Amino acid sequence: MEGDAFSAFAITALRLAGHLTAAGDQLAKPAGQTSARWQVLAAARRGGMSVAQIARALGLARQGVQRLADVLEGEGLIAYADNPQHQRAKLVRLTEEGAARLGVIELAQAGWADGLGAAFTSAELDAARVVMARVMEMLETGEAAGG
Amino acid sequence: MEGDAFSAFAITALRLAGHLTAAGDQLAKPAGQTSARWQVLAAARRGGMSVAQIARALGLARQGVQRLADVLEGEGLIAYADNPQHQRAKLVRLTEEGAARLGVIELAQAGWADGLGAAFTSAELDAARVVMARVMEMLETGEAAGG
DNA sequence: CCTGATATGACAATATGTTGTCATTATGGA
DNA sequence: TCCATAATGACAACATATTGTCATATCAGG
Repeated sequence: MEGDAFSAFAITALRLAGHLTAAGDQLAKPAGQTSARWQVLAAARRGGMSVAQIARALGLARQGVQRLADVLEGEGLIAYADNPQHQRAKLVRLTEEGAARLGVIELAQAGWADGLGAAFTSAELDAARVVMARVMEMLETGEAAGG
Repeated sequence: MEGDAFSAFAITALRLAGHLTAAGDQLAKPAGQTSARWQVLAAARRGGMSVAQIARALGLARQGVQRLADVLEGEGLIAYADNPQHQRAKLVRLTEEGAARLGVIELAQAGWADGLGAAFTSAELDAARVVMARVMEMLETGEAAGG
């Protein structure tokens, strides 16, 4: 039955995420960062987004990203710029120091992803990713929410 | 390149896990529980395992599971039983109240998984799960750890 | 029995993330 | 303009999970 297959899929996905977060922390460690900070730094590099917009892009709670962004701002890795469109919602941009740290992380990440990805075909990875994305979309739209 | 496919795969997996945890919290909410407590309750039902063994089975840090287990024990949902093989490592078992709560959760979970699983074939879900499991195995054995 | 390595639970510090609440700022309609 | 609604940041409380440290218990080898 698909329900059982789905349950097994979900359990595996949760465990995998734990491993990936740990791996990301290791990749970010040489730059004095973590997986979560890395995500915010990457969003800051894109630029033109407020904290709330970054939170939505990352699929996280606004307040959690705000706390991280405040820490990164305190460390000088990102900066808040005035937003002509909104007085309160400052735009997040990467500082030079932040860009340097992000560069270190992404260099390590590229090698890491190449090493792990070499054990798979792009088709395998893409197929798995598409299934995960479809599940996510269903969860976002609230399907089967009532159980 | 597979590295890029792998990076996209990893990012999607992390976001999916956030959604799955949130969905699990909703499923466990009527029983006054959360995703994490649910996992410990399910492990307790299997029986014959200490806290440290449960932590290894779930792929979590021993100390985190210990804290959860202590809370569940305080609420009377699990109980610590003497372990003839080890004086300190008590065995975790489910109480009647714990079993009742777990039953409520799993009833809701079964319907939820069936509803979501219906949009996929078992083959799709299994293929995605196998890729995730292979990635996990590589991460556990430390391949490409050095980046 | 003794010793060193390992396993376990206790405790603390920290990181991440959620929910809730509040005041302020935009936004859109009457 | 006025007002209701939504968006945003600030702040707090809580849940989850990791790392580190410590004392004790277990185990393997001599």
